[in-house]
Amino acid sequence: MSRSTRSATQTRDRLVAAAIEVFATEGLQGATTREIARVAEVNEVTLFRHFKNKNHLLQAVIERVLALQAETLSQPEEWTQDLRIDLHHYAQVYNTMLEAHEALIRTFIGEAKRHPEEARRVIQEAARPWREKLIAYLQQGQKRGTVRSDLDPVPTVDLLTGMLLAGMLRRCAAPTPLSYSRDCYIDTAVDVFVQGVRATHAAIPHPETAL
Amino acid sequence: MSRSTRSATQTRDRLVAAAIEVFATEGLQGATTREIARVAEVNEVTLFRHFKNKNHLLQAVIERVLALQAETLSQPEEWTQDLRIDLHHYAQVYNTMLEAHEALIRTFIGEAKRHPEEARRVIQEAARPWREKLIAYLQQGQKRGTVRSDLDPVPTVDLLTGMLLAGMLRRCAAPTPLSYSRDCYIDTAVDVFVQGVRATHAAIPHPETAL
DNA sequence: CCAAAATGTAAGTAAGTACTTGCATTAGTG
DNA sequence: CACTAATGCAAGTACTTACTTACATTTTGG
Repeated sequence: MSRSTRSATQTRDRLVAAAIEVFATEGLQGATTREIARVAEVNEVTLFRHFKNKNHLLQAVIERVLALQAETLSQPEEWTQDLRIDLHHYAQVYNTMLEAHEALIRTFIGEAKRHPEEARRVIQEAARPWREKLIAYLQQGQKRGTVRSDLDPVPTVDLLTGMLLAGMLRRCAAPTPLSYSRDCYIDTAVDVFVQGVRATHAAIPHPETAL
Repeated sequence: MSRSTRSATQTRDRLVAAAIEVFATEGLQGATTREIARVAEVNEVTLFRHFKNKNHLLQAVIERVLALQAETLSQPEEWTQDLRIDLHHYAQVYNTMLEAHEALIRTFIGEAKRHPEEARRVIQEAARPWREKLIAYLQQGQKRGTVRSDLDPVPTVDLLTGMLLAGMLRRCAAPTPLSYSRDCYIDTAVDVFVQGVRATHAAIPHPETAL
């Protein structure tokens, strides 16, 4: 670990990067150590010199993905306190992240029952900071009176991210393109969500809005 | 096809049913013909006598799934024309269907890039009639003035089903249960959606204050 | 009952899989 | 330069997979 460790960690990184790619495109089952080594442009034996077995490589992949996600999140949000503007901006950024990791997200959704812990970390844990930021924002909005106070912010936030996730899955799975564009979907999602959570101005005694 | 075809189709049906189960739990790649035959309680050779290869069996599985889905749909909807009641009922039924087919849906989401046509048929085509019913309902609501007319009903419907799909994926993947219940999520989804798509009171039976 | 259809059994093939072993070769460091 | 860690290369092991072949056995309908 003292001498020529540098090139060693380089090939290790190349292996992890290749594994991310192959796991994403071929699935956890379908990915072969041969293919991963080929993509990394190293010998297959080198793979096993760096990682005890395929599962250890998977663990390294997960660590790497979570680290990458943490970097992406490092940029601080600034809220304008305009529900529509803020949530639209948030939705755009979140959707970009979803599309960037589409293949990997698909893989872990499909393999969630066989690798529950890994799927949870990649999907849930990676999105958690975003989720908490948005939860805090909605709570703030409730205090300011701009967001309905009869809503639980936690499931409410999951509604918005859920719409975006499902939209991404629907779009990218369809060989025939949908009748509407991605931006149309996102705009509609934010539009409906904003009107859905916005406080009805003067606390209207609407018979149905009482939860 | 004349003589003892009856028992032949029986074992064929058993094979398809077993294949649905094994494909759902093990994935399309992970499912082995041995395991499928074992679950169907027939010899593996019998599987290959009925289906040329694993892919032909997969096609039969898809046909069967779509047929089952068509049956489920045969019950006609009756709308009360109360947005909240109708959509809540719809969401409950749709979510029940999602949870019933969770494993298979996961499998095809994960394998969508490797089997695009099959995934499209199972996920998209199976849900199409439901989708169209709901689109028609929203259009009807727009004509009656209860639903915002500035919304495109198509992406709007996909928002609702998307929230439900994502909710199911989130719930069932989590080893640690979420902080809210399934019913809470569905109620919140319908609640936000209804307020999000409802026409800002101009032509509503009760004289309400404007937004 | 009897012929044909359907299934079971045993064995095998060809290919792919994760993973190992032994040895030669490269490349960085002191 | 010399030492050594890192890698490449060739081959092999033990296992699994989809799928096949040949033959014995059971089931079924006329």
